[in-house]
Order: sequence, then C-alpha cells, then structure tokens
Amino acid sequence: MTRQEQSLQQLQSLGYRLTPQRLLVLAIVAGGDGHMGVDEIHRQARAAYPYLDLATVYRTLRLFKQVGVVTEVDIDNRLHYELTAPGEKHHHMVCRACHRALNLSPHYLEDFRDTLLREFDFEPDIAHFTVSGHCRGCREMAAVNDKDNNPMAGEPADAAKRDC
Amino acid sequence: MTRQEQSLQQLQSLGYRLTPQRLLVLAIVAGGDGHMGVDEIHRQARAAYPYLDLATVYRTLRLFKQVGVVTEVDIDNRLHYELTAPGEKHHHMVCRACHRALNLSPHYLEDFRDTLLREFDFEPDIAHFTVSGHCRGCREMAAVNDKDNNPMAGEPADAAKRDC
DNA sequence: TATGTTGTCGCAAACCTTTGCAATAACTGG
DNA sequence: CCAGTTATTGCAAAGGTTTGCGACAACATA
Repeated sequence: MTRQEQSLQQLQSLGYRLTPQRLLVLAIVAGGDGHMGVDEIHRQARAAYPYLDLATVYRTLRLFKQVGVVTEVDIDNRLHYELTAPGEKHHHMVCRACHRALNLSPHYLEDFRDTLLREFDFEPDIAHFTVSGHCRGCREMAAVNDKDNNPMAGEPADAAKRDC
Repeated sequence: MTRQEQSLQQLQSLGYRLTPQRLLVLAIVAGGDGHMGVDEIHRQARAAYPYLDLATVYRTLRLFKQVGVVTEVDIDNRLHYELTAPGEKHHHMVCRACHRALNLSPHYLEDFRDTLLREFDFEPDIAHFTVSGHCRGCREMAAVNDKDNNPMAGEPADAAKRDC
C-alpha cells in the first residue's frame, strides 16, 4: 500500500469522505518536491479539474494537516504544505530574510516538548512546528541592507534597524 | 526616564520620527494590561484621535516590534501586542482550543536557541516566540467535542479527529 | 525662522485565508 | 440498486493584514 492509499484509508476510517477533489490535492502534494504554496497546488489542481475552488484547496489542506497527512509550513506569511514522511519527519527553520526553509530533526525538540509537558501540562503542537529566524547566509550579510520585514515603505537611511 | 520615553528615544536614535500617532499607540499599549488585539488598540486610539487609520496602527506596531518596544503574540490568527518588559521578558504558549496565552520564561528556550545557533548557524527569533498547543484544561476535556480548528463546516459524527 | 529632504500618514485597493450558504455528491442501510 | 443522511463543494463575501501612492509633516540645516 502506497503512502497515498494509506492516507486515503486513514481519512475514510476517520469518517471523512473520499472525493475527487481530495484525491487530486493529495496526488499533487505527493507529486511535488518539498513544500508547495497553496496557489501552486491550486494551479496544478485546476489543470486537471478546472472547477476546483481555492476555498476547497484550503479546506482540504487544513483537513490533511489535521489528520497528519501533510505538514504545514508558514513561509513569509504564506502557507505551504508537504507530504508528511513518516519515519523521516522534520520540523522547519524559516529564514525571515531569504524565506528559505531548512529542515530540523525532531530530535532537537524532544527535550523542549517534554519540558513543557512536564512543567506546564502544555502539549506543544510540534508536528507543525516552525521556528523563524535568520539563517547563516543572511546573518553574514547582516551589514547589507535587506528588503524584508520593513514596516515602512521608505525607511531611514540609517542601517542600524534592519531585520537581516 | 520612563519606559515609554526610553522607547521614544530609541526610535529617534534609530532615525525614526516621533509622530503623534506613534506616541498615541505607544501610550495605549503601555496602558493596557497584557497583550491587546490590534482592533482594540485602534479603537482606543480613535477615541483620542479619530482620523488614525488602521493601516497606521498596523505599521506602527510592526515597527515597535522590530525595534523591540513591543512583543507580538499570535492568538488564533490575530495579532496581539504587549509592551516588552525588559528584565521580565517572556515568551508565550498559546492554546489552540481556548486561545489563552500563558507566559513562558526565556529560560526554557535558551538551550534550544544555543543549539540552533551552534549546530546550524541559525539565529531563531525567540524574542517573539510563540508555541501553540493545548493547555492543561483543554487537554483534560479532550474527550469532549471542541469547537475550534475544525476544517469543515459540518463534520463526521465520529469524534476521533478532534483538535482538542 | 525659513527651507529642503524624506519619513510617515490616510486612503483605497490588494493580499491571503476563512466562512456562510444552498446545491450536490459520498456513503449508509435497507 | 435505491433512498436517506449529511459531509463536502463552489460561490460569494467577509475577515484580518499588507501595500502603493500622493499629500503631508518631522527633522535637519542654515
């Protein structure tokens, strides 16, 4: 049984219906390499089934996320999704300057999770955990002006308040 | 020098201008207790200065966040802000079911931050760090049906796929 | 104080995402 | 295989947030 079939069966066993729209979205996310933006998923889906609505794509992906079929990554305030690979799960570090997403082994979060659970009875949703920050490359050219996360349109010439 | 004056001076020294709008927003956030929603800040600001635009409130808060004057907390997909208290900084754990925000001492993140920096040269933006998950109370009534994070309008009767 | 520079504002429109609703289609049981 | 139940869809509209742009105002300089 392939990963996709497995996911479909899982959905069904949870009481969700198997619709052509869901099959399609699943196939596209499974076929893409790495995390895909919602618009791209929608575009590809439309090629096969022109009437598929954006709202349906959003709803489908949210459902898939909820049942663990896909992993959600927020990149620059846009939702992205990738098929959850059981066995090689990972979290993400997203650079706020270049918007690249790096993988992070679950190993690095286990302690943190355990601590929160033990100390506060708080169960962090680490399955879709994303840390934002600045990656090596962007940290290196920190002195240079960036083009991201600038609250204002024009900005003081002074470079001291950059994000990158 | 009060905390507010300090912030204003900081803004100015970075090359930003001190406008009545900024003074007003700062005063309101400083006056509120805990994190405030953008709409509430806007509402209060309007009472004093009716022409202040929502966009300006957003831009101002984004700027304040960037320079560290306020801390941003994402609660149920809405942005909230609180004055950054130097000396008693904290991060947040936000429950996805009841949307309550709990404070988290920076202590719990230091190791994590150090690890990421050491291993990946990645500097996580922990100043505005928020972990989402489920708090004790909501975990306890996990068996009961929740009313949040349901991707679908109506949902299967089966209760196995709840978020809470 | 007058003047120039340029950061900031208000407005309107765009953006991404969610939601209400009636029509439809997937599953269930007979 | 048919009918009933209800989850799901498409559409349209709303929601929160961001952005482009011209007019304006804050600061610096003289």
